[in-house]
Amino acid sequence: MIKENIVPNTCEETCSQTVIHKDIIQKVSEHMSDETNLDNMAELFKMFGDRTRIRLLHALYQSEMCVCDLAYLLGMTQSAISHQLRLLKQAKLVKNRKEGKVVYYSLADRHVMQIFVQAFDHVQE
Amino acid sequence: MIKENIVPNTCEETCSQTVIHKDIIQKVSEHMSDETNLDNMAELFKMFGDRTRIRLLHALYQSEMCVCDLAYLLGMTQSAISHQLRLLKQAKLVKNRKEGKVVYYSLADRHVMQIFVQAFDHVQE
DNA sequence: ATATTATATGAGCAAGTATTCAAATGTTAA
DNA sequence: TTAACATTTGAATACTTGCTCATATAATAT
Repeated sequence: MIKENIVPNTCEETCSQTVIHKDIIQKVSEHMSDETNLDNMAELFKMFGDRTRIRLLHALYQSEMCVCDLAYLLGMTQSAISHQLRLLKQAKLVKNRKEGKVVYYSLADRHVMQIFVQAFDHVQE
Repeated sequence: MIKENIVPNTCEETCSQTVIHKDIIQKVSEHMSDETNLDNMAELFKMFGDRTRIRLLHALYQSEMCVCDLAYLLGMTQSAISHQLRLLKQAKLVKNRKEGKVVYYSLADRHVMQIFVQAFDHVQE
């Protein structure tokens, strides 16, 4: 169905890149939504794209937990966990509350976990 | 609602980590699903967690395209695009077909794009 | 055959990042 | 006050990764 677009049209002068399908590029360019949205998405996915962080999110999906319990559960140092929790908090994926010496972390937004659950379904296909 | 679990229970001998909430850890451990699923999810999200790759996926969501058109559209070298398309193909997110010298890439799986769309909604909130 | 073109690929580099280690902060207990 | 403890933080290190550059491959055209 894209057959009729194959009309070689080589070498735009404005760009070192050869362009074959001017019409498709034109059409797709129009639909290229705000690049900052895509950048924000990349940042969001970057947070999910790490073994330690995804295990943290998965654990917190079950229950609010404090730092040292998370460290024990994941078999990692408390420092490493704390660093990652900081990143997750900056990304607004988790929130925390303090009770005495202990800091409890929980998911900031159930809505975000829909993405998690959907991806979970996918990798199980 | 988790108040009654705060029963300090310090220093498991088996681990250098202090454990405060044994019962929560026990409960969460049971629900810690297969770690390989989480690893696969991290790998999947890693593919989405890059500006170039997410722009490629977004472009291919509009239309099948060849390498040089994608390079032109994103304003990047053909080599850089080709490297990233290889990663996306390894992750089974895109597929390609060859027609003469030209290689056309397209999304491998519409289902995966649900994750994309959901994240897109989220960053727009 | 030779040249041109579209794409792929390997090596190298620069930038980013996850973890460790040591030290700092803040809270509770003695 | 001092000691113990949960957590945070900064610097250093090891590892990963995205891009460039040069070259290789494969198809077409001359």
